[in-house]
Amino acid sequence: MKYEITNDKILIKDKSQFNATHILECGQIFRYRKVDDKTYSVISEDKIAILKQMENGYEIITKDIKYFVNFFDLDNDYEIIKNTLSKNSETMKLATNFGYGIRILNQPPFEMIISFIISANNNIKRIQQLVEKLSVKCGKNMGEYYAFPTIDEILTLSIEDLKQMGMGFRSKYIYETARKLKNIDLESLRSYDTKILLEYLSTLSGVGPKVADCIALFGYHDMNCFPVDTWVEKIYNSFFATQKETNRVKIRKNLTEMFKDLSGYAQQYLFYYKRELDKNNV
DNA sequence: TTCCAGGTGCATA
DNA sequence: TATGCACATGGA
Repeated sequence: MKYEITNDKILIKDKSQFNATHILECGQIFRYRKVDDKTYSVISEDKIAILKQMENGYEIITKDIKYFVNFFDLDNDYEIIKNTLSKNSETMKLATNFGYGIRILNQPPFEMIISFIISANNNIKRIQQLVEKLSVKCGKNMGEYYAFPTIDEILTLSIEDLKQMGMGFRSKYIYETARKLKNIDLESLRSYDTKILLEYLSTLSGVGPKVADCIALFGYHDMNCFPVDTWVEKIYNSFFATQKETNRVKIRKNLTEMFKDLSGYAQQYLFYYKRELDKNNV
């Protein structure tokens, strides 16, 4: 996708490949805020970007240009991806048209691990609140916002602290996983292939097949992953199944066979499409 | 009041 | 290998 860089801004003039609402509200990120009709703020680790909708595109205002170019996956061409996916199924064609400006973000693995442990059996609004609470509780105060906590900062919390914040039964998982990751270089996992990566992630407390898929997809940009949650199960049974299927292992197998190394993209278009449809009670 | 939310861990057969 | 249940919390 074409974009221009100035001192403190990234200029995007391609509306079909970048839509802040679709990118941020499709469920892949929890730390963002709608400032007004045309403005969002986005926090990742200790960095912030302001997204402003302009007449013919977007401005991304930030001190960390290079970080957010990678974060928003700007060097990737989503037209090719959408076209390829659309050839696969009529539902995908509708979903990619609906969520046209979605991009899969490159987010920090540790932030994804903790955030998606919190996501288990939880709803998106509450996940956002809990991630924010965790950041305020022990993340670095950056002035106008709080950074997502580092491993060491989370290690200062007890299980009891986490319970008091409302983490519920996930408190123990967060506690145990932070301890296990203390001496692990999460960046070194980037060279792993999908199967090995998912196997390793699944050894973490509170990380099962679905959360491992989310971490691999959003934290390691591994597009072979297809997280199957309650929404994907719904859309699979609405549009892809010949008979009702509740086995998520089988659903994942069928969908990854259909979408192959574009599975991660497909999942996000479908997830957003189904959730918005249901929101509008269609 | 009951059901549900981007599920996981554990016991049981 | 597969199934069933408990697990915190809050909104609808």
